[in-house]
Amino acid sequence: MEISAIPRLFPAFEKELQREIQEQGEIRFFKTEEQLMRTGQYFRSTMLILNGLVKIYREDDDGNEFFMYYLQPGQACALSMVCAAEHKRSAIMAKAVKETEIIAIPLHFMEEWMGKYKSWNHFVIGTYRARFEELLSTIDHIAFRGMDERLEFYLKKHQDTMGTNLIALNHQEIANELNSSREVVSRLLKKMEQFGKVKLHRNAIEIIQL
Amino acid sequence: MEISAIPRLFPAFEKELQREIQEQGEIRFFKTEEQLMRTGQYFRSTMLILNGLVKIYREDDDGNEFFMYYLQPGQACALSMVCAAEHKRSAIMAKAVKETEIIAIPLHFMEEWMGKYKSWNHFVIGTYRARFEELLSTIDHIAFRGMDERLEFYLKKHQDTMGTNLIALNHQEIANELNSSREVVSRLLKKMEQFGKVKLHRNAIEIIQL
DNA sequence: TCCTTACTGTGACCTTCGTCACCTATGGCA
DNA sequence: TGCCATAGGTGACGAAGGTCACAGTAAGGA
Repeated sequence: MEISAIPRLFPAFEKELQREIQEQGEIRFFKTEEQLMRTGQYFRSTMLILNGLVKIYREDDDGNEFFMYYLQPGQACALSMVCAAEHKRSAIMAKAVKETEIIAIPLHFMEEWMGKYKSWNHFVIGTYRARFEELLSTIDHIAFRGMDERLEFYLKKHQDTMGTNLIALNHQEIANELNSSREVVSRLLKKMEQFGKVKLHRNAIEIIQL
Repeated sequence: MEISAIPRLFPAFEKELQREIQEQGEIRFFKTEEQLMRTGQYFRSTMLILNGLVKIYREDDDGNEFFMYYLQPGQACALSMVCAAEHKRSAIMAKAVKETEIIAIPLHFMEEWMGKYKSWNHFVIGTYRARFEELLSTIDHIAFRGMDERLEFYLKKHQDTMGTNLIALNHQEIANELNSSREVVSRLLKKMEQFGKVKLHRNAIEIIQL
């Protein structure tokens, strides 16, 4: 996997940079539901996703997990860059949704490559940019929309990201990610079913028409 | 002003870069309440704040303005960088709070300097990083906190940024920025006054103890 | 000085959402 | 087949916050 994944996922990187990543990076595996990083943890490296799928959460003091966005293969965690560069604690939590493989780049390379490789520079900037827009969109939803719209958006996003109409989550799990409660999610889903938007199953929601 | 402001506000920039900024940048002035950029606008340049104070808002489709964060002299608008780089429309609105002076850098220099000046590179990355954290903190507040806490935080931020205990805003204006309503803000402020946290005046709020 | 206007205070009421209680349905397994 | 754990459904209720109506009050202009 190591041989082929880097050029395939990061085709814009110079050959030399691709080689350095393979040499200096450390491949790590995470099982489904395993945490890649925890709130409050210090970073020693930046992570590039090679395989699988990662979800990024913001946690409050009571341990509520608020889902913000997905990270897919070929993307990097902007926060690991933020924190790596400032030796600061993580403000977020990352969790593997599937079996996930990442490559961890020790943080001093991050800095070094910035001057050395133009493509790395672009990649870092591009990563910030993309995550920035995700955050803005997240703010929109919680600032201006009600739970009904947010739930629908959440399901849509899940559908697009996972590439399936069958969402294998129970109501409690969805409620947690939206920082709401199981009953509210159940009620809203029921309403959506009445409108023909979804079909409800045990432990799963089938998207009909959103 | 042009002569002294750049080295003073951006001391980390190489002399050569400081000179280029002065040569290539275009100084612009904005009056209080004037918009530096509007939602939906295209960018042709990145803006560095030289003087004054700027507030950044997210707008929804109905024209509600949700306040996100301040930009002070020596800072840059991360979004102007995001959009400049992708020739995309602005997703935010920026408004001058005081008489404000900025220097606009045509976007092709942004790219050029990235390879040419290490300090420019650092500045851009640092700008993203700082704004990223502001957004995360904004998300925290609207996701996990009630209006009472958010109002208090808003006042505190205003106090720190403006450096005064007297906040010259009426309740309606505050409500708009928090995406709430005048009555709610009035009620909460009254409660804060009873707790001795503030003293209410016409068109102004005096911070006593937050 | 008086009048108009904008700002503020407050009670009544509604909607949304969170919480509690309790019930039903489903599926695995002894 | 029956038991039980887990998921889902639903009514009742309360809190937060948005909306409406209206009253009081200060400030600035005529």
